[in-house]
Amino acid sequence: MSDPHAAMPEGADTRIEIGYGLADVSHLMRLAFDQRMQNMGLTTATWRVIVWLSRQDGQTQAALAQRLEISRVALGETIDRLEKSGHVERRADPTDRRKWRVHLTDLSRDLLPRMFETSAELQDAYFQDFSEAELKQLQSSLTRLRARLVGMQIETPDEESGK
Amino acid sequence: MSDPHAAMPEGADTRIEIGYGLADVSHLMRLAFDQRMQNMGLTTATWRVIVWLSRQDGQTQAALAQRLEISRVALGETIDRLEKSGHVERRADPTDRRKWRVHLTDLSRDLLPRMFETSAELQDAYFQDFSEAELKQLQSSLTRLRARLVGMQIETPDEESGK
DNA sequence: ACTTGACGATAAGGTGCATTACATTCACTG
DNA sequence: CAGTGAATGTAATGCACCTTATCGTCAAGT
Repeated sequence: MSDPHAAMPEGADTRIEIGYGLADVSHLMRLAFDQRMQNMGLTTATWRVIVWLSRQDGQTQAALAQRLEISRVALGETIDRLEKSGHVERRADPTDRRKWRVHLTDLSRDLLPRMFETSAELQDAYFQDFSEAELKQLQSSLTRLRARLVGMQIETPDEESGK
Repeated sequence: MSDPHAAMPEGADTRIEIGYGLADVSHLMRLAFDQRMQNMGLTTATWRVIVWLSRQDGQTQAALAQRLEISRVALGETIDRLEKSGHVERRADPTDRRKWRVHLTDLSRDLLPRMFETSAELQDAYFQDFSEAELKQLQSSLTRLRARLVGMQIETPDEESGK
């Protein structure tokens, strides 16, 4: 029992190695992009907000949190920092006093072109020796995996049926 | 203008979608495992430490931090919590008074079988409709991507030549 | 109008990570 | 053996994220 060679913890068959590979690759990709965004004063959390706002400005915090798949609390803190650094501003919703509408400032708008360029450059570098067929195949595998994972998700823990 | 369908930000060509897919899939996988580890009182950070220690008990904090690719500080904090919860214990190194050797307790050892079972079950579920060829192909793509990413890494920023 | 419940956001407290700065201790060199 | 530099771990601080608990506000139903 227990192979002495393993570089990965435990009986690493192909599937488990894929799990590690996935985590590793996506971590490295995020790291590479983050290092470049750092020069613009942005972090993972903040550039993600800016990118979504660039597609639809003036979203509410709740809507943004849902799109980014983080909690409203976490998003609220991120908006705090973005507001302090002058990248976004909160404006009251005229018809619902509970809501804040989040808007990009010119400071952020000026960053967008560089952000997209950087992204494109990195993607080019990553996949430069991948054939079109291989890319399609990879994308297809990921799509299927995602579909299965979403289907497997543990339902919001019991949610108090009665109550 | 601007496609109304887009679920992903910006002119998502295949390569960019792969980037998102990778991040998404690995995030969902980690989430699924974490939800199950939660019942044993473990988090991402803590179960990762336990898994590594299960392969080699009594490592130093610096060595563990390096394997886990996190900072020594972050690992130190995680060990603090693991020690408080009784999952590991620190023992002084007899020959080097700077070092702490980190050891699993019986509490952790008893958890290991369940951890590995859970992992195997999840992997089975994820890949149940993937052919062997498809798995190999996916693994190969990931391996190539990783190699390229590692090669592209920004060298530790300038490292203060003089000083 | 008046409750009731859902919704938007914040507060408080905890985990996980990073960087910078330090104190110890070790190991090497003159 | 002193002197320097590297290695090990901790302290302090900040960012990012989570859950739980509240507060204010809106929307319905009675």
